[in-house]
Amino acid sequence: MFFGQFAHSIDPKGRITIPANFREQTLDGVFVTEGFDQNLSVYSKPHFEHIAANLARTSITNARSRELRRKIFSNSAELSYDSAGRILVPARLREMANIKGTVVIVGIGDSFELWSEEDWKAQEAKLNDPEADSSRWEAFDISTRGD
Amino acid sequence: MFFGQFAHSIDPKGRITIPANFREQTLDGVFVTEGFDQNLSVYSKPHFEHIAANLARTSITNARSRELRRKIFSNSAELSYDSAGRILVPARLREMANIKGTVVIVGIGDSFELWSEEDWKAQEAKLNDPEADSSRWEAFDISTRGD
DNA sequence: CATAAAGTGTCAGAAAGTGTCAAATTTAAG
DNA sequence: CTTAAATTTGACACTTTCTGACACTTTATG
Repeated sequence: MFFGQFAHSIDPKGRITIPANFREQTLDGVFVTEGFDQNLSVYSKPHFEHIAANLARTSITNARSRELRRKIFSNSAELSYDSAGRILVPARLREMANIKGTVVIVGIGDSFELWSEEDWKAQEAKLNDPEADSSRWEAFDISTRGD
Repeated sequence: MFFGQFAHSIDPKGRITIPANFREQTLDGVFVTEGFDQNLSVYSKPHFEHIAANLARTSITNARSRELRRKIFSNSAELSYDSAGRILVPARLREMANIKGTVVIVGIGDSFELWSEEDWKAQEAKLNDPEADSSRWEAFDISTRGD
C-alpha cells in the first residue's frame, strides 16, 4: 500500500526520484496516466492491467466509453526506474499536470499520484475545509470497526 | 484493548517507545493517521485494513471517492517496531499534531492516540471540567450490563 | 555531417532513517 | 525492604535515501 506524501525535486531533465518505499512495491516499473484532477496517476503494472481489463469490458458502441478509453490510454506511459530510482516522466504529461521544479508524491492506498506543489496545496485545503459539508463522506460508510 | 495514558519522550530522530502492553497487542506493526482533534490515531493492522478495504471498493471515477482516499492515505503511515520497541513517526505527522520532546499515549479501547503534552492537558481539562453540563454524555446510552 | 536537444548512467555529499547497546528508571517479586 | 526483572531512554555507529553535478549516448534536425 502507498501511504503519505513527499515533496521531491525534479532534475533539469525531468527525472523524479520515487520514494524508496513506493519503489519497492513497483520494482518492475509503473504506468503513469493523466489523472482526473489536474494530476498524474501512477499504477503498478498488475494494477494498471486490472484497470485496462475493466475498460475493455465496457462497450465500444458507447460513446462515453470510447472517450474514456482515449483519455486514459492516449495519455499514458509505461516507465521504469534507473539505477538511482528515478523515472523520467514524459514532458507532455508533466505539462498537463503543471509539474515543474518540485513535485508532490501522494500515496492513496493502491496507487499514488503526482501533483504540482500549487495544485496539491489547493487540493489539501479543499480536503480540510471545515466549512465543507461534513456529510460529504457519509455516502461511503467507512466504518472504523470490523465485525 | 488499550487502556491508560503514558508520557513518553521522543528521541532526536523522532522515535517513540510504545508502552510494552500496547506493543504486545500490535506486534505486526501499526497504522498511524491524522486524528480529528489535533492528534494522531493509531490502529492495529487488521483494524485499519478493514477501513482500507472499504475504500478500495469505491470507484476512481467518483470525485468524492478520490478525495476521501487522498484525505486518509496521504496523512497515514504504516509503521513497525524496532528491536527496542520504538516506532518512527514521520516528521509531517508529528508536526501536524504538534508533537515534540514528549508525547502522551492514550488508550481508547480499540485503538490508541498520540497527543502533544499541551493539547492533552487541554483535552483533560475539558473532560474534567466541573462546570460542564453533567448531562452531556446522556445521548450515548451506555449500559453497564451485557446480555 | 554537424549541431542541438533529449535521455541515461554514475558518483559523492548531506540528510534522514535504522540498529544496537548499556545506563537509568520503573515495576514486580520474594 | 531488597533484589531481580523488565522497560524506557540516550548515545553512538552504521546504512540508506535523495539530490545535484557531470559526462556520455542516442535521437532529431537542418
